[in-house]
Amino acid sequence: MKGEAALWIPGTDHAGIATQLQVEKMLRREGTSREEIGREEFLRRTWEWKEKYGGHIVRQLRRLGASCDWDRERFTMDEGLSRAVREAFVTMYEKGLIYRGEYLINWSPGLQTAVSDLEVEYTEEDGKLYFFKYPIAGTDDYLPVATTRPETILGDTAVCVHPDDERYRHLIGKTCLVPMLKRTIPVIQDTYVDMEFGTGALKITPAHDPNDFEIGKRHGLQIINVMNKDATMNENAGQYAGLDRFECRKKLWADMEAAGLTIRVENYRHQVPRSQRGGEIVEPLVSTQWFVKMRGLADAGLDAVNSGQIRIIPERFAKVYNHWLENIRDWCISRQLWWGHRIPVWYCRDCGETIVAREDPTACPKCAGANLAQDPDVLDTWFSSGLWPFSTLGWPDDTPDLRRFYPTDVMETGYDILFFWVARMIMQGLQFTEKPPFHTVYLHGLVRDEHGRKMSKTYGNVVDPLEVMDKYGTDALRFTLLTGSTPGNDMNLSLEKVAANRNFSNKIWNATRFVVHSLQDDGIEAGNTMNLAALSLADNWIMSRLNRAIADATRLIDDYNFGEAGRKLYEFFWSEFADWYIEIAKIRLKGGDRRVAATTRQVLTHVLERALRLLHPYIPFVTEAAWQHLPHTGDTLMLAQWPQPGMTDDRAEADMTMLINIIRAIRNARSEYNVPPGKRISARIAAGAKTKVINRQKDMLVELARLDAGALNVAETLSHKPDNALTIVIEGGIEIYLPLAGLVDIAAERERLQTELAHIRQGIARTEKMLANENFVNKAPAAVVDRERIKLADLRAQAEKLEDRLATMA
RNA sequence: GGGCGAUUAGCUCAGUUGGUUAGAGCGCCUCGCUUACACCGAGGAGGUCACAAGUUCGAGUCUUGUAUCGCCCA
Repeated sequence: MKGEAALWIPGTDHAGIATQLQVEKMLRREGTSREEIGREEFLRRTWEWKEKYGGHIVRQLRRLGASCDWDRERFTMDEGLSRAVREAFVTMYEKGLIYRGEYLINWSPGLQTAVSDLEVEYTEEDGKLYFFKYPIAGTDDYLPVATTRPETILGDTAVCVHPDDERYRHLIGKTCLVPMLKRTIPVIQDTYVDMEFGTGALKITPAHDPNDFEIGKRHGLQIINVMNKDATMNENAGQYAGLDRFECRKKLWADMEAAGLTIRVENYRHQVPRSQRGGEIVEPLVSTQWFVKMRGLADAGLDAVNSGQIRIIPERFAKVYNHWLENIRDWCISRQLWWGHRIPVWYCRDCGETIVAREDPTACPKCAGANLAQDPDVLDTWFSSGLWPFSTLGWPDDTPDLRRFYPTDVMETGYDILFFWVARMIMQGLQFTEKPPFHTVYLHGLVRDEHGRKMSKTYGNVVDPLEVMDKYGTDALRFTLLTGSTPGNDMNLSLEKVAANRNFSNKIWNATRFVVHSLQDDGIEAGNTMNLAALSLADNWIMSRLNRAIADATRLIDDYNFGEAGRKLYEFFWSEFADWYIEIAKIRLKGGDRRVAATTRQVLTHVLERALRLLHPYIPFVTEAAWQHLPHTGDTLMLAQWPQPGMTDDRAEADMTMLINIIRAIRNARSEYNVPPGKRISARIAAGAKTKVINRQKDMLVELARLDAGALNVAETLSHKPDNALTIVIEGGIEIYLPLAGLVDIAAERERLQTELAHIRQGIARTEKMLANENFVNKAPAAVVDRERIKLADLRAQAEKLEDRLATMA
């Protein structure tokens, strides 16, 4: 709508772990397994599954009316994107940024794969702290130790105490015996140990704990892995080999108890690492994996944001981003899965050579043997998603798309994947294109249920957007999502709100119907220029309000305040255009003056057409359908130009506000006195300087306040003020008298006026106090002080009128 | 342990750089089928802006602290 080429490429990643889990589940139901059917068949089945279910997100996106370039839809496992992955891997390997090695990683026993630090979630859970004895070799002495995972005792390669700890100092350098296994290990000292925690002595299991791994490195300790990949114990666990980790824990503890090695067990609340996907407890395990060296990449990523090349909205997330990148560890990118990009590395079975290649090799470059085996693992899904901004545009080829659209502009996503995706896109973008992949990151919050709970299938509070759209319409859901939250904050999605916004769509539709019908007798052409001189007060008012709405909405959208902009437009459309302007237009259309009616039609059409354009990004379907019924140029609202704000008219706005106030005051009085809605009443208005303005708008007053046209009298002052009349004084000191024959109870009326007067006097006192304060008068901006002065004068005028009235009633 | 966010009407939430008497939707009360719309219209009730100090002529908005809830990181 602004005439800019905006490219939104839709697509999905292959969600390696999640997808493989689903397919394996399906296979299990069929009574088979991936091992049984083999890798090739498994991949065939997974592609099949992907074709069937993988389009769900894309279908939701289409249904929402997202303006994507659907011809360019991409999938991370597509040929082109796969080539990008391979290029990226090989390039990084050649630069020494990717390495393979045996390190402690997070192992997910259920999924049978390594996962990255980010894919581990820590939950606080009730557990136990086991206190036991580490016997000192050759003595009856022992070192008391506490652990939450007794089964790891079998892999201990040292016991560590703090060098300053008086209790254990004499034991440093001694040897102790691993319970049940009787393996000898040293007692070492390290200041890492927290003397206050547990017994103050720490068992060291380098193969099964990240901190112990570090200590082990420092002290050159042996690494003894006691666990298999399926979390059963291995041969290093001696008589416990073959047991599941938790069975082993039980049995070992029972055996130790029998051997008199246990002290006690305490309840203990601690952090348990769980797999983000499978949910089972993740085991730190030493294993050979591929890693990306992160320090340099992270520094470049930090610089891109801190130098302002990339702006993160809301700003506070920049801090989160910084903190993560500053403390980042190398990224474990290999996964022991089948569904994903196979690591482009081959090993020569003859000479042991490692071959990292863009094209599948047929022979070993070193020994020329053809006995090659490709690394069985695949890459972390995010490794390929991280390339998205440029891989989707054709990289590594130098394509026209890449030249035209890269770097991209805005990355919009949920804050929950700031690290997983955004940070990695930035780092990989800088690495491979030497440019930040976008200049702005806009982070939205998460959609929760109406009470703020995370949607979950097990809890049963998931709202399916397709169902919501079926029930309330796409426009209603879109408008709710857009206006229901502020950037970066979660939103609670309530169906009542969606229903309310469905009503808004309906309002737009019906307002359009009214305008379209009004054009029928005497149509107007698109592009007709308006006779500005013929505009009435209401015309000028709504035009001015429209221009203000255009300016506000444009400014807010430019500043990424989409919600606020949408709410402003809602307000304008409903409360100003529909509630007031259309109602006034009805009077003018019926008035019998053809020229007035023609102008009114033009203004109605002009304002509505602009409003539809403004609302189109929020409510695309209804606005488009409505727009097609109006006189327009161009084929589709989607391509109509975004409106430019014109002049505002402060005077028309002020006068119209006054008239609205008069009408409201009269309606209020009618309602308070239970005047039947159909009954026309007489009114006398003392309007001072505003007399002319009001007199010109008599028709409006008569119709909207249901007055008796013949008994409406507007004058600068009233020589004779009616007795037995209701008195209302509004802003500007305008007095309204409603002689409600037989309805006015003098005593009650006096009381009402007195209450009103007291209220106004309160306002006077407050304002006088403010203006008496020299600090306020001297320090506050002149405009603010002036406003108070005007207000005070106005309040005084109102008070005076009320006092006079009360005096005559005495 | 560190960091972030939230706390505003019965419910769900807005409130831009501090500036009149703090807003919306839903719900509630009273009226009303006035030929755009009952998915509506008119009118109304309803808030100590979590609490406490501070800065300021002026604080829902800025500072500090506290409480409760939630999230992220370790």
